[in-house]
Amino acid sequence: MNIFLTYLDKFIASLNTIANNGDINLPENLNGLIVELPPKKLQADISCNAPLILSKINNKESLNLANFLLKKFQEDFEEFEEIFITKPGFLNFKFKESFWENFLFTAIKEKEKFGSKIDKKKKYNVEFVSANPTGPLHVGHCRGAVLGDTISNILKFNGNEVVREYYVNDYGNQVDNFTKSVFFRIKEILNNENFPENEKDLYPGKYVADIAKNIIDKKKIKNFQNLENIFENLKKSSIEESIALIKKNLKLLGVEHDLFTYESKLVNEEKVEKTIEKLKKKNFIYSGKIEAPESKKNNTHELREQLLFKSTLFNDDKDRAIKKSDLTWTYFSSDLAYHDFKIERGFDELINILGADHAGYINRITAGVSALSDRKKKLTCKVSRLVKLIKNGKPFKMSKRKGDYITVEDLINEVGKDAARFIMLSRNSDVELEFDFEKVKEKSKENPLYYVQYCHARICSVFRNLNIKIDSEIKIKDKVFKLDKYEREIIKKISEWPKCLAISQNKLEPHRIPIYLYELSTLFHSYWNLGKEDKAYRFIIEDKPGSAKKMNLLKLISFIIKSGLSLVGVEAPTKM
RNA sequence: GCGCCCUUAGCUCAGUUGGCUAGAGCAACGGUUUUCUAAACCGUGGGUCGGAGGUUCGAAUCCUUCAGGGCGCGCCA
Repeated sequence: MNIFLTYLDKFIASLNTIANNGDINLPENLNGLIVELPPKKLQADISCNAPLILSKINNKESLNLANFLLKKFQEDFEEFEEIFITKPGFLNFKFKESFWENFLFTAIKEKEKFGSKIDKKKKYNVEFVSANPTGPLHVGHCRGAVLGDTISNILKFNGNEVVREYYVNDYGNQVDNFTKSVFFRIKEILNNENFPENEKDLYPGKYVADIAKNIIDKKKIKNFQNLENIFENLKKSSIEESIALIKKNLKLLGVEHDLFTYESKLVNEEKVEKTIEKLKKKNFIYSGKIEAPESKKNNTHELREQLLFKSTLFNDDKDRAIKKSDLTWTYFSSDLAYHDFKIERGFDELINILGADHAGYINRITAGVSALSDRKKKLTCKVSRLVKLIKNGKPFKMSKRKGDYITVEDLINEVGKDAARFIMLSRNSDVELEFDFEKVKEKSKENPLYYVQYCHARICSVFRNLNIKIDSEIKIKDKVFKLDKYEREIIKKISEWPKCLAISQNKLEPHRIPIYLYELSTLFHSYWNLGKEDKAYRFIIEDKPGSAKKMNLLKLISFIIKSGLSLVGVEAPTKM
């Protein structure tokens, strides 16, 4: 139950009634109307800006209008203990205790499901990671991986259908170079031939030798004399090994995709031709020339006629090449085919999680989706910005030279899955993230993950001591339901949880969840410590549970933390 | 040269569709433990929201412009 949305609807209904009686005028739409949390100092639960929005069209001072609406709302609603006006013309509402009592007991029935909204179920495709199958994942891939995974979790939590997809770029130069690299490592192992370290475009990493060894051991290929003869087979095996490695890495992060789609498959099935043909029919393909970028100093650019896609019609800054000079497809054209394949599968929403270095690609591929779907489907791209690694207080630069390359495996071994995920997700993905190994490993308040988990563990300890199962019904009846200022603050915070989840989904911003959980935990820890000063604030009084109000508040907090952490992909320990 | 993103307290950052006196944590200083988990709590100080204009009843948020930082930019994927 999102009280902000509920009361937005209720106020709109009320305003409509008032308008129908001819007492006020309403504009065409009430888009600017909001119901939100008032500033802390105000001692109110929700506030509404109706008088400010409506003052112009009614030609009235907003404070006058506020006075008028205040009286109307007092007549229309009985759940408010108090309604008052603040400065330019806000209406502030304070709920009666009975409202919160009802809220608490309704919410508790939903358990971990509290906060999910299932209004319009949609079918989502979330494509993420999609790293080239040329080696294991490194730290840079992590952020996108946990971002995509968590966005998918949130969408599912809210009742949507989600397919998590990985696009394997197993076609083109890079996998060919990778295959060559594997070949040289095989020769190195079998014949003691040196790996050509200085040859450009090869993959020198140690893992390539491991892959080479696996391929030799599996004996699918018998004779490694001539690369040309075995190239296709070797490529297939090399990619298989890479993907196995990547899947293993993803598992360490707690990420599992539903579907791996291979670029080579689309190429082999002539899906690319078909897609380009489709675009030709729609008149989005033409033969033309594109300029090189200004900055390129060496003027080796050959201005030549080639097949282009009119992405400029859809907000891109230049048209994009469809075929290379050797007449094979560009990466972009097979990606168009891939997205056409997504469109054909009938998703309502397409989401791509891209790394920072691919941000420049967004316009052309969203243009492609618009063109292919006649603007009916929208592709939303979310960029995960760089992770700035800090080790021993200093920035740690990764380079592709072997040695100073941190893989997912290294990361998980060092800080663990939970800490890695929680910290990676605790910042807006639009912003560079500082990832300090020492801080992430710390087991104290310095580390927000432990702070939140500790909150859950503390609540569990209360129920453990009482010998009550945390999800069983509490059978106490309070004589009076009365919230003090601490409890009121907590329940208000709880009422923000559905809103937090809704925004996280709408804006694809999961970082709001760790931040919310941290804030909720802060309130809880303060509340807990009150019991040190004043025994009335204990949850266990003479071996018996305190009031139903208190016990249910605890339960609800623990449910939220548990479900919030599970969305983020992190354990909620019952004991620490 | 062009595009995208960022600039909020000493540091790391919150702050949906503009809203009321801009919020946390860390660091600094001072306190709390025979008591349900101190991996915790309480208190104190700290800000022209990068600069300048503009739109608005109202701007950290929108527009223009300048400065600083990051990431990209031909048929690599």
